[in-house]
Amino acid sequence: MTTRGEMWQAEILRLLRQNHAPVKAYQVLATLRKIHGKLAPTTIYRALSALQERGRVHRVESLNAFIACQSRRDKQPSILSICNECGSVEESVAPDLLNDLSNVIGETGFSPKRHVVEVHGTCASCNSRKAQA
Amino acid sequence: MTTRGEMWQAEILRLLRQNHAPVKAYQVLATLRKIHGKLAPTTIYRALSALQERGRVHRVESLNAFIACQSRRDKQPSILSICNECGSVEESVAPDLLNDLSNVIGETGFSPKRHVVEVHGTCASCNSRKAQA
DNA sequence: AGAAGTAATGTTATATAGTAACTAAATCTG
DNA sequence: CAGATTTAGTTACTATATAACATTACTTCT
Ligand SMILES: [Zn+2]
Ligand SMILES: [Zn+2]
Ligand SMILES: [Zn+2]
Ligand SMILES: [Zn+2]
Repeated sequence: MTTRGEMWQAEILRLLRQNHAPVKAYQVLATLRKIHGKLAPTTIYRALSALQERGRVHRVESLNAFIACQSRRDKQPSILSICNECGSVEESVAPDLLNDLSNVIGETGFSPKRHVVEVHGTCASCNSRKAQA
Repeated sequence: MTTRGEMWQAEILRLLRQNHAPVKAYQVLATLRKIHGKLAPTTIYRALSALQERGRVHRVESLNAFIACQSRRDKQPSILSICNECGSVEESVAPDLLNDLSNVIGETGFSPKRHVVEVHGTCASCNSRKAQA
């Protein structure tokens, strides 16, 4: 039952899951080209869009990059913590917080549809590593 | 006492303030080229970076675009509400919320340095316009 | 003031990111 | 199967951003 393009999706998802850091579209492209030869950006972007719609992959807006969804529950809007030192990204789910957020900006009559919450900083392991030195 | 580049900054800031919607770097470039002739992207990007450091301009990460800061207090981290219909952007300040956010992701030992909070949806005026129809 | 050093700006070229428009193939419908 | 429709491949292009180097303007010291 796998339609044609789902193979790209599966392969890209596997690739993203191997990295804990976000991967750029053109990195994906380069990797897949090594295996499959000629391949157009369009193919990658289409697969990435489909993966996003299915909630398997998130786009990291502040990095123009992509990461595999780490949460179990699909399509749950998520919060990304991005380490500036090692590049790792952690995904957290905090419905209450996003709710508060919706309320705050809803005060002026704005109806939220999509939340982008990304926090840059230093992750726990980089923090402790730096505490050593 | 105005160094050369500060003129670009002033001019770009004026331009951004005329638009309530975010402006792309290359739109800025095109506009300034009409007035000043030949001009390189670098010039625009350098001025935009300086403006961001000074807290006069925010980059809208999810749009690759820029907007003049609408808040009085400089450098206050801000929340952007972006209307999908009309493109307008509203800036809100909610220190408590960002504090909560820091706490949530801080639970795992992450130290936040920079917050990106952008909400896409429909603004009040677009909502009421659509309620008519 | 003049020379030498430093920092800011200008210039050229290129890297990186993303999409439009069209073609070809597969799948569906009757 | 014929024809319509959706899906994927291909080509070419547009948009976004930065690197590397050249030039100019400021600073500092003599
Ligand atoms: Zn997720
Ligand atoms: Zn880290
Ligand atoms: Zn602001
Ligand atoms: Zn609107």
